[in-house]
Amino acid sequence: MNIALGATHAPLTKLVTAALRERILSGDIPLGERLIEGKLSEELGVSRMPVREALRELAAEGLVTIEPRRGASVTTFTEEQKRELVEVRATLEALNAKLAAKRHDPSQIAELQQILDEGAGISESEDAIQLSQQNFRFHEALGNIGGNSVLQDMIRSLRDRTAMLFAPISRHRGKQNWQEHAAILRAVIDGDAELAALLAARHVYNAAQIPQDG
Amino acid sequence: MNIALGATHAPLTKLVTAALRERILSGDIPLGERLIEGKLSEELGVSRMPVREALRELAAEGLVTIEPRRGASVTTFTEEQKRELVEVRATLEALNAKLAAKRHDPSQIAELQQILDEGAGISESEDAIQLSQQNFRFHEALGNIGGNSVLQDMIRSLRDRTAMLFAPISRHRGKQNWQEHAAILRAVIDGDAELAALLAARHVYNAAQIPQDG
DNA sequence: TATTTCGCGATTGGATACAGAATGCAAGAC
DNA sequence: GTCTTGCATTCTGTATCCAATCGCGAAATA
Repeated sequence: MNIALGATHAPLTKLVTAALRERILSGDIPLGERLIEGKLSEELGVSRMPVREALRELAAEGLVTIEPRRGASVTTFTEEQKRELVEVRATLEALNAKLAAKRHDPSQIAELQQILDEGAGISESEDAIQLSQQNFRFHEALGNIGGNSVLQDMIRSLRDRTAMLFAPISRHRGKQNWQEHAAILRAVIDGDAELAALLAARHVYNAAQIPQDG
Repeated sequence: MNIALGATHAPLTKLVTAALRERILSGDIPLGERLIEGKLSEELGVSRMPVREALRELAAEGLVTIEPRRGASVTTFTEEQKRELVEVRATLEALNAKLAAKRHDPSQIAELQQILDEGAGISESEDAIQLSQQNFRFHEALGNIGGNSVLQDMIRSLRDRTAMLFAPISRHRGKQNWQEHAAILRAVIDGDAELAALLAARHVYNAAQIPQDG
């Protein structure tokens, strides 16, 4: 029974995974909510099997927590775990920014510049959805410049988790957010690896409104 | 039908995952080998379902690659990807070492010291299996001292992947390996965060025999 | 009234069944 | 002799089915 999508060529599991991820990240399904296979499968019009695999996939990404024989729920984090997430993400974003500054690829930088300009515009309006999408694009493009795909995958996973935690905050700092992006981009353009790294790390801490450790 | 194991209380999927991981990391299943659900399930005496989930799990860890409608195989890495793995792992091990040096917990350090002593002994004999197990213990204990569980999970995943790639190398540098461990431990004991980080990163590069980038 | 036990419904874990896609091989055309 | 085409086989993707377990509430007992 097809969802409303182009029938048989994209594995159903992938679609379900994407749908659930979307719903979790957007806050449509709240933190801690139980995710019952049967309910979800009925809701999406597929069998339990793709739902099952989607939940495992999301569990691997850390968005969902599965307890054996008890089922899945949207992951909740303790304050301690939030700090941990931010700490790791800051470190990896710093590494990526450093790499980006070193590689310094003009055409990719041009693309990033364009995303930045668009984002600066959007950050005036307070369209939360559009802003978060543009934010995603910026970080994704920066990851491309860094050019380490392993790193990018890990950062993406961390970004998802932090995004779902700090979404409420990020709404209130659209402008500062894009000013920080601009500063990072400048450092990358200048090939100033150390500065880029520093700014990227600080950017992560700021977005989480967590004081950078001492 | 049960594998030869304690019946019904540990989720089968977990057992299968562990079995496959073991086989891959030990090199029993070679890089690039196709992993056919039916074959494996028959071989292990379980249905395809736990095997399927195990493969997805391992794919999430990066040990296995799944192509839609083509199936799973043991991940192979290009030289470029190997460099990327090492680069990220070095950065995260450095972070963890830094945290460990800062936290500096005496009782945990005592445990690590003991593992180190045992390892130094074992490194004389060239029992590859025992050595790699002890190596695992050392890094795991160091991760505990660092105290960031998110970080530790990511490092573990990276460690698995690098271990499977560089196993041939590591056999020939048992002693140097443990000397480096000793140096890291000393820096942690001294609370010298910067040095610990530096040594940990260098240790990763050395284990991979990849020149630390410039 | 508080507490323990039992049983039932809800839910997950695992097996089996079936349909559709990919691959390899063989037969035929050029 | 080589390339193409079509068929048979193999394998994955999804659905359905059965068994085992968990949680909760009701009932029984102290």
